[in-house]
Amino acid sequence: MNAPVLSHSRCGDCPIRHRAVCARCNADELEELDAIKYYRTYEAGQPIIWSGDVMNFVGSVVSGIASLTQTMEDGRTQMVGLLLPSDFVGRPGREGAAYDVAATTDVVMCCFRKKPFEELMERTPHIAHRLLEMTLDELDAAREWMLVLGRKTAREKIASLLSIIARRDASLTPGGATNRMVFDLPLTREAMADYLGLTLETVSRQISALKRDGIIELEGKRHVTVPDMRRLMEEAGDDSDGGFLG
Amino acid sequence: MNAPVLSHSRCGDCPIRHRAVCARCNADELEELDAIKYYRTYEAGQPIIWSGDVMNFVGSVVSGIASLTQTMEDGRTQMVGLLLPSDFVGRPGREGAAYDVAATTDVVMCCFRKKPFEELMERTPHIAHRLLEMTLDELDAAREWMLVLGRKTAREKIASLLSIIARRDASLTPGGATNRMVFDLPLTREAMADYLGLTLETVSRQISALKRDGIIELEGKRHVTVPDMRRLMEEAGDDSDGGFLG
DNA sequence: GGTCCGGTTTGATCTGGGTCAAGGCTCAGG
DNA sequence: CCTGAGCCTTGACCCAGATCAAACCGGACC
Repeated sequence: MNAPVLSHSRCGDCPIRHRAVCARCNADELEELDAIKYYRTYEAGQPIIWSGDVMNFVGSVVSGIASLTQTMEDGRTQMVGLLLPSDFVGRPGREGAAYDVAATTDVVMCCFRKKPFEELMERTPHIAHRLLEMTLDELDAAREWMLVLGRKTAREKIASLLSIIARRDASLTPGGATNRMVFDLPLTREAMADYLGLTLETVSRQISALKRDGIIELEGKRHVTVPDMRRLMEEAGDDSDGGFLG
Repeated sequence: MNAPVLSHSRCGDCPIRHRAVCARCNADELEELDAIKYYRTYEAGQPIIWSGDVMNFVGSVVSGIASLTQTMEDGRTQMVGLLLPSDFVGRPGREGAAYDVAATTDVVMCCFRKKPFEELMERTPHIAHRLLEMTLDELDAAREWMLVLGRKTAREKIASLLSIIARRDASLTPGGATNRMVFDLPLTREAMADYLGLTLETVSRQISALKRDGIIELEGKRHVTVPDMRRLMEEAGDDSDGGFLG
Protein backbone atom coordinates (compact mmCIF):
# COMPACT_ATOMS: atom_id res chain seq x y z
CA MET A 1 0.00 0.00 0.00
CA ASN A 2 2.59 2.51 1.07
CA ALA A 3 5.59 0.72 -0.43
CA PRO A 4 7.17 2.78 -3.18
CA VAL A 5 6.08 1.44 -6.53
CA LEU A 6 8.51 1.51 -9.38
CA SER A 7 8.11 0.79 -13.04
CA HIS A 8 11.37 -1.11 -12.85
CA SER A 9 13.16 -1.37 -16.11
CA ARG A 10 14.67 -4.84 -15.86
CA CYS A 11 12.25 -6.84 -13.80
CA GLY A 12 9.75 -4.79 -15.75
CA ASP A 13 8.20 -7.50 -17.87
CA CYS A 14 6.98 -8.82 -14.56
CA PRO A 15 3.54 -7.28 -14.17
CA ILE A 16 3.83 -7.13 -10.42
CA ARG A 17 3.50 -3.62 -9.16
CA HIS A 18 2.83 -4.17 -5.52
CA ARG A 19 4.69 -5.85 -2.68
CA ALA A 20 7.33 -7.04 -5.16
CA VAL A 21 10.72 -7.90 -3.71
CA CYS A 22 12.40 -5.91 -6.43
CA ALA A 23 10.47 -2.70 -5.90
CA ARG A 24 13.52 -0.85 -4.55
CA CYS A 25 16.27 -2.53 -6.51
CA ASN A 26 18.78 -0.60 -8.58
CA ALA A 27 19.68 -1.48 -12.15
CA ASP A 28 22.45 -3.92 -11.24
CA GLU A 29 20.31 -5.80 -8.80
CA LEU A 30 17.43 -5.98 -11.22
CA GLU A 31 19.74 -7.40 -13.86
CA GLU A 32 20.88 -10.00 -11.38
CA LEU A 33 17.31 -10.87 -10.46
CA ASP A 34 16.46 -11.05 -14.13
CA ALA A 35 19.21 -13.58 -14.71
CA ILE A 36 17.88 -16.06 -12.16
CA LYS A 37 14.22 -15.61 -12.94
CA TYR A 38 11.83 -17.73 -14.94
CA TYR A 39 8.10 -18.07 -15.36
CA ARG A 40 5.97 -21.07 -14.72
CA THR A 41 2.27 -21.66 -15.27
CA TYR A 42 -0.09 -24.04 -13.51
CA GLU A 43 -3.60 -25.05 -14.42
CA ALA A 44 -6.46 -24.68 -11.97
CA GLY A 45 -6.41 -27.55 -9.53
CA GLN A 46 -2.78 -28.50 -10.14
CA PRO A 47 -0.43 -28.90 -7.20
CA ILE A 48 2.50 -26.49 -7.15
CA ILE A 49 4.43 -27.94 -4.21
CA TRP A 50 3.78 -30.69 -1.71
CA SER A 51 4.48 -30.17 1.95
CA GLY A 52 7.93 -31.49 2.73
CA ASP A 53 9.23 -31.24 -0.82
CA VAL A 54 12.57 -29.58 -1.30
CA MET A 55 11.94 -26.17 -2.81
CA ASN A 56 14.57 -24.91 -5.16
CA PHE A 57 12.90 -21.63 -5.89
CA VAL A 58 11.12 -18.70 -4.33
CA GLY A 59 8.82 -16.39 -6.22
CA SER A 60 5.69 -14.34 -6.56
CA VAL A 61 2.27 -15.00 -7.95
CA VAL A 62 1.86 -12.97 -11.12
CA SER A 63 -1.74 -13.87 -11.88
CA GLY A 64 -4.32 -16.28 -10.57
CA ILE A 65 -4.79 -17.59 -7.07
CA ALA A 66 -2.93 -20.27 -5.19
CA SER A 67 -3.68 -21.73 -1.78
CA LEU A 68 -1.63 -23.03 1.11
CA THR A 69 -3.25 -25.96 2.84
CA GLN A 70 -2.55 -28.41 5.63
CA THR A 71 -4.19 -31.81 5.73
CA MET A 72 -4.56 -34.33 8.55
CA GLU A 73 -4.19 -38.05 7.86
CA ASP A 74 -7.92 -38.56 8.01
CA GLY A 75 -8.44 -35.98 5.28
CA ARG A 76 -9.57 -32.96 7.25
CA THR A 77 -8.15 -29.97 5.43
CA GLN A 78 -7.47 -26.43 6.51
CA MET A 79 -6.40 -23.70 4.15
CA VAL A 80 -3.79 -21.60 5.95
CA GLY A 81 -3.20 -18.95 3.35
CA LEU A 82 -4.41 -17.54 0.09
CA LEU A 83 -1.82 -16.35 -2.41
CA LEU A 84 -3.08 -13.52 -4.56
CA PRO A 85 -1.17 -11.74 -7.32
CA SER A 86 2.02 -10.17 -5.95
CA ASP A 87 2.15 -12.49 -2.94
CA PHE A 88 5.43 -14.17 -2.22
CA VAL A 89 6.02 -17.92 -1.96
CA GLY A 90 8.89 -19.69 -0.33
CA ARG A 91 11.09 -19.01 2.61
CA PRO A 92 14.70 -18.10 2.13
CA GLY A 93 16.85 -20.14 4.45
CA ARG A 94 14.40 -23.04 4.67
CA GLU A 95 14.90 -26.33 2.95
CA GLY A 96 11.48 -27.86 2.51
CA ALA A 97 8.03 -26.50 1.95
CA ALA A 98 5.87 -26.39 5.07
CA TYR A 99 2.50 -26.69 3.34
CA ASP A 100 0.84 -27.97 0.23
CA VAL A 101 0.61 -25.24 -2.37
CA ALA A 102 -1.91 -25.65 -5.16
CA ALA A 103 -3.28 -23.53 -7.98
CA THR A 104 -6.88 -22.61 -7.26
CA THR A 105 -7.33 -20.87 -10.59
CA ASP A 106 -4.86 -20.90 -13.47
CA VAL A 107 -1.69 -19.44 -12.05
CA VAL A 108 1.41 -17.76 -13.44
CA MET A 109 4.38 -17.61 -11.10
CA CYS A 110 7.53 -15.58 -11.39
CA CYS A 111 10.22 -17.73 -9.82
CA PHE A 112 13.78 -17.04 -8.75
CA ARG A 113 16.26 -19.86 -8.34
CA LYS A 114 16.68 -20.16 -4.63
CA LYS A 115 20.44 -20.41 -4.12
CA PRO A 116 21.38 -17.32 -6.10
CA PHE A 117 18.41 -15.47 -4.69
CA GLU A 118 19.62 -16.16 -1.18
CA GLU A 119 23.09 -15.00 -2.12
CA LEU A 120 21.71 -11.81 -3.58
CA MET A 121 19.64 -11.33 -0.44
CA GLU A 122 22.75 -11.78 1.67
CA ARG A 123 24.39 -8.89 -0.16
CA THR A 124 21.32 -6.71 -0.49
CA PRO A 125 19.87 -5.59 2.84
CA HIS A 126 16.77 -3.98 1.43
CA ILE A 127 15.62 -7.26 -0.10
CA ALA A 128 15.92 -8.94 3.28
CA HIS A 129 14.11 -5.97 4.70
CA ARG A 130 11.31 -6.26 2.17
CA LEU A 131 11.01 -9.96 2.91
CA LEU A 132 10.73 -9.29 6.63
CA GLU A 133 8.01 -6.76 5.94
CA MET A 134 6.10 -9.22 3.79
CA THR A 135 6.46 -11.97 6.36
CA LEU A 136 5.13 -9.67 9.07
CA ASP A 137 2.15 -8.90 6.84
CA GLU A 138 1.51 -12.59 6.41
CA LEU A 139 1.80 -13.12 10.14
CA ASP A 140 -0.76 -10.39 10.76
CA ALA A 141 -3.07 -11.95 8.22
CA ALA A 142 -2.65 -15.39 9.79
CA ARG A 143 -3.42 -14.05 13.24
CA GLU A 144 -6.41 -12.11 12.04
CA TRP A 145 -7.59 -15.38 10.57
CA MET A 146 -7.13 -17.14 13.89
CA LEU A 147 -9.78 -14.84 15.34
CA VAL A 148 -12.07 -15.70 12.44
CA LEU A 149 -11.52 -19.44 12.88
CA GLY A 150 -11.69 -19.51 16.63
CA ARG A 151 -14.46 -17.12 17.52
CA LYS A 152 -16.66 -16.13 14.63
CA THR A 153 -19.97 -17.66 13.62
CA ALA A 154 -20.49 -19.20 10.19
CA ARG A 155 -22.22 -16.07 8.92
CA GLU A 156 -19.45 -13.83 10.22
CA LYS A 157 -16.85 -16.11 8.67
CA ILE A 158 -18.43 -15.85 5.23
CA ALA A 159 -18.77 -12.09 5.56
CA SER A 160 -15.12 -11.87 6.63
CA LEU A 161 -13.98 -13.85 3.62
CA LEU A 162 -16.04 -11.77 1.22
CA SER A 163 -14.63 -8.59 2.79
CA ILE A 164 -11.09 -9.79 2.37
CA ILE A 165 -11.59 -10.74 -1.24
CA ALA A 166 -13.30 -7.43 -1.97
CA ARG A 167 -10.49 -5.56 -0.23
CA ARG A 168 -7.74 -7.36 -2.12
CA ASP A 169 -9.64 -6.90 -5.33
CA ALA A 170 -10.00 -3.20 -4.69
CA SER A 171 -6.28 -2.79 -4.07
CA LEU A 172 -5.54 -4.33 -7.46
CA THR A 173 -8.19 -2.37 -9.34
CA PRO A 174 -7.54 1.15 -10.63
CA GLY A 175 -10.90 2.38 -9.31
CA GLY A 176 -10.01 1.23 -5.81
CA ALA A 177 -12.35 0.82 -2.90
CA THR A 178 -15.86 2.17 -3.08
CA ASN A 179 -18.91 1.48 -1.02
CA ARG A 180 -20.41 -0.68 -3.76
CA MET A 181 -18.16 -3.53 -4.85
CA VAL A 182 -18.43 -6.09 -7.63
CA PHE A 183 -16.13 -9.08 -7.96
CA ASP A 184 -15.88 -12.75 -8.83
CA LEU A 185 -15.35 -15.39 -6.22
CA PRO A 186 -12.11 -17.15 -7.13
CA LEU A 187 -12.91 -20.12 -4.87
CA THR A 188 -15.29 -23.04 -4.98
CA ARG A 189 -17.66 -23.50 -2.05
CA GLU A 190 -15.43 -26.32 -0.89
CA ALA A 191 -12.30 -24.17 -0.95
CA MET A 192 -14.14 -21.48 0.99
CA ALA A 193 -15.17 -24.12 3.52
CA ASP A 194 -11.56 -25.25 3.88
CA TYR A 195 -10.46 -21.69 4.44
CA LEU A 196 -13.19 -20.99 6.99
CA GLY A 197 -13.18 -24.25 8.92
CA LEU A 198 -16.74 -25.04 7.80
CA THR A 199 -18.43 -27.59 5.56
CA LEU A 200 -19.36 -26.70 2.03
CA GLU A 201 -23.07 -27.09 2.88
CA THR A 202 -22.81 -24.47 5.60
CA VAL A 203 -20.97 -22.14 3.25
CA SER A 204 -23.71 -22.53 0.70
CA ARG A 205 -26.46 -21.95 3.25
CA GLN A 206 -24.84 -18.85 4.68
CA ILE A 207 -24.24 -17.35 1.26
CA SER A 208 -27.90 -17.92 0.49
CA ALA A 209 -28.81 -16.27 3.78
CA LEU A 210 -26.67 -13.19 3.09
CA LYS A 211 -28.31 -12.98 -0.32
CA ARG A 212 -31.80 -13.33 1.13
CA ASP A 213 -30.98 -10.55 3.59
CA GLY A 214 -29.78 -8.23 0.85
CA ILE A 215 -26.19 -8.03 2.10
CA ILE A 216 -24.95 -9.39 -1.22
CA GLU A 217 -26.37 -10.05 -4.68
CA LEU A 218 -25.42 -13.04 -6.76
CA GLU A 219 -25.33 -13.48 -10.50
CA GLY A 220 -24.62 -17.09 -11.26
CA LYS A 221 -22.67 -18.80 -8.49
CA ARG A 222 -19.53 -16.75 -8.50
CA HIS A 223 -20.28 -13.18 -9.49
CA VAL A 224 -20.92 -11.10 -6.38
CA THR A 225 -22.20 -7.58 -5.92
CA VAL A 226 -21.95 -5.95 -2.52
CA PRO A 227 -24.32 -3.00 -2.55
CA ASP A 228 -22.99 -1.63 0.75
CA MET A 229 -19.58 -2.67 2.01
CA ARG A 230 -20.31 -1.14 5.40
CA ARG A 231 -23.15 -3.56 6.00
CA LEU A 232 -21.00 -6.49 4.91
CA MET A 233 -18.29 -5.48 7.32
CA GLU A 234 -20.79 -5.15 10.13
CA GLU A 235 -21.83 -8.71 9.40
CA ALA A 236 -18.19 -9.73 9.56
CA GLY A 237 -18.05 -8.44 13.11
CA ASP A 238 -14.98 -6.31 12.39
CA ASP A 239 -14.68 -3.34 14.64
CA SER A 240 -12.72 -1.41 12.06
CA ASP A 241 -13.18 -1.27 8.31
CA GLY A 242 -9.63 -2.52 7.93
CA GLY A 243 -8.76 0.70 6.18
CA PHE A 244 -11.14 -0.24 3.42
CA LEU A 245 -12.58 3.18 2.79
CA GLY A 246 -10.92 6.56 3.05
CA MET B 1 17.22 -25.19 18.00
CA ASN B 2 20.02 -25.25 15.45
CA ALA B 3 20.97 -21.60 15.77
CA PRO B 4 24.46 -21.25 17.14
CA VAL B 5 24.33 -20.47 20.81
CA LEU B 6 26.86 -18.15 22.27
CA SER B 7 27.71 -17.21 25.80
CA HIS B 8 27.94 -13.63 24.67
CA SER B 9 30.04 -11.45 26.85
CA ARG B 10 28.15 -8.19 26.77
CA CYS B 11 24.53 -9.11 26.36
CA GLY B 12 25.54 -11.87 28.70
CA ASP B 13 23.67 -10.85 31.80
CA CYS B 14 20.61 -11.60 29.72
CA PRO B 15 19.77 -15.20 30.53
CA ILE B 16 18.45 -15.87 27.08
CA ARG B 17 20.41 -18.55 25.34
CA HIS B 18 18.09 -19.50 22.56
CA ARG B 19 16.58 -17.66 19.60
CA ALA B 20 18.12 -14.43 20.89
CA VAL B 21 18.66 -11.69 18.35
CA CYS B 22 22.16 -11.16 19.62
CA ALA B 23 23.30 -14.75 19.31
CA ARG B 24 25.68 -13.99 16.44
CA CYS B 25 26.74 -10.50 17.34
CA ASN B 26 30.36 -9.47 17.71
CA ALA B 27 31.71 -7.52 20.67
CA ASP B 28 30.99 -4.09 19.19
CA GLU B 29 27.44 -4.97 18.32
CA LEU B 30 26.83 -6.48 21.72
CA GLU B 31 28.10 -3.34 23.37
CA GLU B 32 25.75 -1.33 21.23
CA LEU B 33 22.82 -3.60 22.12
CA ASP B 34 23.78 -3.35 25.74
CA ALA B 35 23.63 0.43 25.60
CA ILE B 36 20.03 0.50 24.41
CA LYS B 37 18.75 -2.28 26.56
CA TYR B 38 16.76 -2.28 29.78
CA TYR B 39 14.69 -4.73 31.80
CA ARG B 40 11.09 -4.46 32.72
CA THR B 41 8.90 -6.68 34.90
CA TYR B 42 5.18 -7.20 34.84
CA GLU B 43 2.92 -8.94 37.33
CA ALA B 44 0.64 -11.77 36.30
CA GLY B 45 -2.46 -10.35 34.69
CA GLN B 46 -0.95 -6.95 33.88
CA PRO B 47 -1.22 -5.57 30.37
CA ILE B 48 2.08 -5.01 28.60
CA ILE B 49 0.82 -3.27 25.50
CA TRP B 50 -2.60 -2.44 24.10
CA SER B 51 -3.38 -3.02 20.48
CA GLY B 52 -2.86 0.21 18.58
CA ASP B 53 -0.48 1.71 21.14
CA VAL B 54 2.71 3.19 19.82
CA MET B 55 5.51 0.82 20.73
CA ASN B 56 8.82 2.41 21.43
CA PHE B 57 10.66 -0.83 22.13
CA VAL B 58 11.19 -4.34 20.91
CA GLY B 59 12.44 -7.14 23.10
CA SER B 60 12.44 -10.69 24.32
CA VAL B 61 10.71 -12.49 27.11
CA VAL B 62 13.31 -13.48 29.68
CA SER B 63 11.05 -15.38 32.06
CA GLY B 64 7.35 -15.95 32.47
CA ILE B 65 4.66 -16.17 29.85
CA ALA B 66 2.89 -13.44 27.94
CA SER B 67 0.00 -13.74 25.55
CA LEU B 68 -1.07 -11.97 22.38
CA THR B 69 -4.83 -11.59 22.12
CA GLN B 70 -7.39 -10.04 19.85
CA THR B 71 -10.80 -9.01 21.12
CA MET B 72 -14.04 -8.22 19.30
CA GLU B 73 -16.27 -5.37 20.50
CA ASP B 74 -18.70 -7.83 22.02
CA GLY B 75 -15.96 -9.32 24.16
CA ARG B 76 -15.15 -12.53 22.32
CA THR B 77 -11.41 -12.97 22.57
CA GLN B 78 -8.93 -15.11 20.72
CA MET B 79 -5.39 -15.63 21.83
CA VAL B 80 -3.22 -15.47 18.72
CA GLY B 81 0.13 -16.24 20.25
CA LEU B 82 1.89 -17.37 23.36
CA LEU B 83 5.20 -15.74 24.23
CA LEU B 84 7.50 -18.06 26.11
CA PRO B 85 10.99 -17.25 27.37
CA SER B 86 13.26 -16.23 24.48
CA ASP B 87 10.36 -15.23 22.23
CA PHE B 88 10.59 -11.87 20.55
CA VAL B 89 8.04 -9.09 20.82
CA GLY B 90 7.59 -6.14 18.52
CA ARG B 91 8.02 -5.56 14.87
CA PRO B 92 10.80 -3.41 13.58
CA GLY B 93 9.49 -0.97 11.03
CA ARG B 94 5.98 -0.92 12.46
CA GLU B 95 4.53 1.93 14.43
CA GLY B 96 1.78 0.50 16.56
CA ALA B 97 1.18 -2.81 18.23
CA ALA B 98 -1.19 -5.10 16.37
CA TYR B 99 -2.49 -7.02 19.40
CA ASP B 100 -3.01 -6.76 23.09
CA VAL B 101 -0.04 -8.18 24.94
CA ALA B 102 -0.51 -9.20 28.55
CA ALA B 103 1.50 -11.00 31.20
CA THR B 104 -0.06 -14.38 31.92
CA THR B 105 2.38 -15.16 34.70
CA ASP B 106 4.90 -12.76 36.20
CA VAL B 107 7.07 -11.67 33.30
CA VAL B 108 10.53 -10.21 32.88
CA MET B 109 11.24 -8.62 29.53
CA CYS B 110 14.55 -7.57 28.04
CA CYS B 111 13.74 -4.52 25.94
CA PHE B 112 15.70 -2.55 23.36
CA ARG B 113 14.76 0.99 22.52
CA LYS B 114 13.21 0.76 19.12
CA LYS B 115 14.78 3.59 17.13
CA PRO B 116 18.40 2.67 17.85
CA PHE B 117 17.59 -1.01 17.48
CA GLU B 118 16.24 -0.38 14.01
CA GLU B 119 19.32 1.61 13.14
CA LEU B 120 21.56 -1.17 14.35
CA MET B 121 19.49 -3.62 12.35
CA GLU B 122 19.92 -1.47 9.27
CA ARG B 123 23.68 -1.78 9.62
CA THR B 124 23.77 -5.38 10.75
CA PRO B 125 22.41 -7.85 8.19
CA HIS B 126 22.58 -10.88 10.43
CA ILE B 127 20.20 -9.29 12.92
CA ALA B 128 17.68 -8.69 10.15
CA HIS B 129 18.32 -12.23 9.08
CA ARG B 130 17.68 -13.58 12.56
CA LEU B 131 14.49 -11.55 12.79
CA LEU B 132 13.27 -12.95 9.49
CA GLU B 133 13.96 -16.44 10.74
CA MET B 134 12.06 -15.84 13.95
CA THR B 135 9.16 -14.29 12.10
CA LEU B 136 8.98 -17.31 9.80
CA ASP B 137 8.90 -19.55 12.87
CA GLU B 138 6.03 -17.53 14.28
CA LEU B 139 4.24 -17.72 10.96
CA ASP B 140 4.59 -21.49 10.94
CA ALA B 141 3.26 -21.68 14.48
CA ALA B 142 0.33 -19.44 13.61
CA ARG B 143 -0.55 -21.57 10.62
CA GLU B 144 -0.26 -24.78 12.54
CA TRP B 145 -2.66 -23.23 15.00
CA MET B 146 -5.08 -22.40 12.20
CA LEU B 147 -5.44 -26.12 11.58
CA VAL B 148 -6.10 -26.66 15.28
CA LEU B 149 -8.72 -23.90 15.41
CA GLY B 150 -10.41 -24.74 12.16
CA ARG B 151 -10.53 -28.50 12.10
CA LYS B 152 -9.79 -30.18 15.39
CA THR B 153 -12.28 -31.40 18.00
CA ALA B 154 -12.24 -30.07 21.54
CA ARG B 155 -10.36 -33.13 22.77
CA GLU B 156 -7.77 -32.84 20.01
CA LYS B 157 -7.39 -29.14 20.73
CA ILE B 158 -6.61 -29.77 24.40
CA ALA B 159 -4.17 -32.53 23.51
CA SER B 160 -2.49 -30.23 20.98
CA LEU B 161 -2.07 -27.49 23.54
CA LEU B 162 -0.64 -29.85 26.13
CA SER B 163 1.78 -31.21 23.53
CA ILE B 164 2.98 -27.76 22.64
CA ILE B 165 3.52 -26.78 26.24
CA ALA B 166 5.35 -30.03 26.95
CA ARG B 167 7.48 -29.53 23.85
CA ARG B 168 8.41 -25.97 24.73
CA ASP B 169 9.08 -27.01 28.27
CA ALA B 170 11.33 -29.82 27.12
CA SER B 171 13.38 -27.50 24.93
CA LEU B 172 14.07 -25.26 27.92
CA THR B 173 14.86 -28.08 30.33
CA PRO B 174 18.30 -29.66 30.51
CA GLY B 175 16.83 -33.16 30.53
CA GLY B 176 15.04 -32.49 27.28
CA ALA B 177 12.25 -34.53 25.76
CA THR B 178 11.42 -37.93 27.15
CA ASN B 179 8.42 -40.13 26.76
CA ARG B 180 7.21 -39.24 30.24
CA MET B 181 6.77 -35.53 30.81
CA VAL B 182 5.90 -33.50 33.89
CA PHE B 183 5.11 -29.80 33.78
CA ASP B 184 2.92 -27.04 35.17
CA LEU B 185 0.17 -25.47 33.13
CA PRO B 186 1.02 -21.79 32.93
CA LEU B 187 -2.52 -20.89 31.85
CA THR B 188 -5.89 -20.69 33.53
CA ARG B 189 -8.73 -22.71 32.02
CA GLU B 190 -10.08 -19.49 30.63
CA ALA B 191 -6.80 -18.59 28.92
CA MET B 192 -6.65 -22.08 27.45
CA ALA B 193 -10.19 -21.63 26.17
CA ASP B 194 -9.21 -18.33 24.55
CA TYR B 195 -6.26 -19.97 22.88
CA LEU B 196 -8.28 -22.92 21.64
CA GLY B 197 -11.46 -21.18 20.58
CA LEU B 198 -13.51 -23.02 23.21
CA THR B 199 -15.36 -22.15 26.41
CA LEU B 200 -13.70 -22.70 29.75
CA GLU B 201 -16.33 -25.32 30.65
CA THR B 202 -15.44 -27.38 27.63
CA VAL B 203 -11.75 -27.09 28.47
CA SER B 204 -12.43 -28.32 31.97
CA ARG B 205 -14.55 -31.23 30.76
CA GLN B 206 -12.02 -32.37 28.21
CA ILE B 207 -9.17 -32.20 30.68
CA SER B 208 -11.26 -34.33 33.03
CA ALA B 209 -11.90 -36.75 30.17
CA LEU B 210 -8.21 -37.06 29.28
CA LYS B 211 -7.51 -37.68 32.94
CA ARG B 212 -10.25 -40.31 33.20
CA ASP B 213 -8.80 -42.04 30.12
CA GLY B 214 -5.32 -42.11 31.60
CA ILE B 215 -3.76 -39.88 28.94
CA ILE B 216 -2.71 -37.40 31.63
CA GLU B 217 -2.51 -37.30 35.41
CA LEU B 218 -3.31 -34.23 37.43
CA GLU B 219 -2.03 -33.11 40.79
CA GLY B 220 -3.97 -30.07 41.86
CA LYS B 221 -5.32 -28.11 38.93
CA ARG B 222 -2.12 -27.16 37.22
CA HIS B 223 0.50 -29.84 37.69
CA VAL B 224 0.37 -32.30 34.81
CA THR B 225 2.07 -35.63 34.26
CA VAL B 226 1.97 -37.20 30.84
CA PRO B 227 2.88 -40.86 31.27
CA ASP B 228 3.21 -41.44 27.53
CA MET B 229 3.77 -38.54 25.17
CA ARG B 230 3.07 -40.75 22.19
CA ARG B 231 -0.48 -41.37 23.33
CA LEU B 232 -1.02 -37.67 23.95
CA MET B 233 0.17 -36.84 20.47
CA GLU B 234 -2.11 -39.44 18.97
CA GLU B 235 -4.96 -37.75 20.75
CA ALA B 236 -3.83 -34.46 19.27
CA GLY B 237 -4.29 -35.90 15.81
CA ASP B 238 -0.79 -34.92 14.73
CA ASP B 239 0.60 -37.12 12.03
CA SER B 240 4.16 -36.41 13.15
CA ASP B 241 5.53 -36.05 16.63
CA GLY B 242 6.67 -32.55 15.71
CA GLY B 243 10.24 -33.65 16.24
CA PHE B 244 9.45 -34.20 19.88
CA LEU B 245 11.47 -37.35 20.38
CA GLY B 246 14.66 -38.33 18.65
C1' DG C 1 -11.54 -20.78 63.10
C1' DG C 2 -14.65 -18.37 59.30
C1' DT C 3 -15.43 -15.96 55.01
C1' DC C 4 -14.36 -14.34 50.74
C1' DC C 5 -12.86 -14.88 46.10
C1' DG C 6 -10.94 -16.42 41.91
C1' DG C 7 -10.47 -20.38 39.61
C1' DT C 8 -12.56 -24.77 38.61
C1' DT C 9 -15.78 -28.68 38.13
C1' DT C 10 -20.07 -30.73 37.02
C1' DG C 11 -24.88 -31.10 35.57
C1' DA C 12 -28.94 -29.94 32.54
C1' DT C 13 -30.42 -28.10 28.51
C1' DC C 14 -30.12 -25.77 24.03
C1' DT C 15 -28.48 -24.87 19.36
C1' DG C 16 -25.30 -23.88 15.41
C1' DG C 17 -23.34 -26.24 12.32
C1' DG C 18 -22.18 -31.05 10.88
C1' DT C 19 -23.89 -35.15 8.38
C1' DC C 20 -26.51 -37.63 5.15
C1' DA C 21 -29.31 -37.56 1.22
C1' DA C 22 -31.73 -35.88 -2.73
C1' DG C 23 -32.05 -32.84 -6.53
C1' DG C 24 -30.68 -28.74 -9.62
C1' DC C 25 -27.83 -26.01 -12.75
C1' DT C 26 -24.42 -25.64 -16.53
C1' DC C 27 -21.30 -26.72 -19.58
C1' DA C 28 -18.49 -30.14 -22.48
C1' DG C 29 -18.62 -33.93 -25.31
C1' DG C 30 -20.98 -37.29 -28.14
C1' DC D 1 -30.49 -33.15 -28.63
C1' DC D 2 -29.12 -36.10 -24.61
C1' DT D 3 -25.77 -37.51 -21.03
C1' DG D 4 -22.52 -37.17 -17.58
C1' DA D 5 -19.52 -34.75 -14.41
C1' DG D 6 -18.70 -30.92 -11.40
C1' DC D 7 -20.36 -27.87 -8.64
C1' DC D 8 -23.97 -26.02 -5.93
C1' DT D 9 -28.40 -25.84 -3.18
C1' DT D 10 -31.80 -27.42 -0.01
C1' DG D 11 -34.03 -30.37 3.40
C1' DA D 12 -34.19 -33.46 7.56
C1' DC D 13 -31.95 -34.91 11.35
C1' DC D 14 -28.28 -35.20 14.88
C1' DC D 15 -24.59 -34.16 18.03
C1' DA D 16 -20.43 -31.63 19.91
C1' DG D 17 -19.86 -27.96 22.25
C1' DA D 18 -22.18 -23.58 24.02
C1' DT D 19 -24.97 -21.70 27.61
C1' DC D 20 -26.98 -21.38 32.06
C1' DA D 21 -26.73 -22.64 36.73
C1' DA D 22 -25.00 -24.55 40.91
C1' DA D 23 -21.60 -26.03 43.76
C1' DC D 24 -16.66 -27.04 44.96
C1' DC D 25 -11.79 -26.05 46.26
C1' DG D 26 -7.79 -23.83 48.19
C1' DG D 27 -5.47 -20.06 49.63
C1' DA D 28 -5.49 -15.12 51.61
C1' DC D 29 -7.04 -12.30 54.99
C1' DC D 30 -9.59 -11.12 59.22
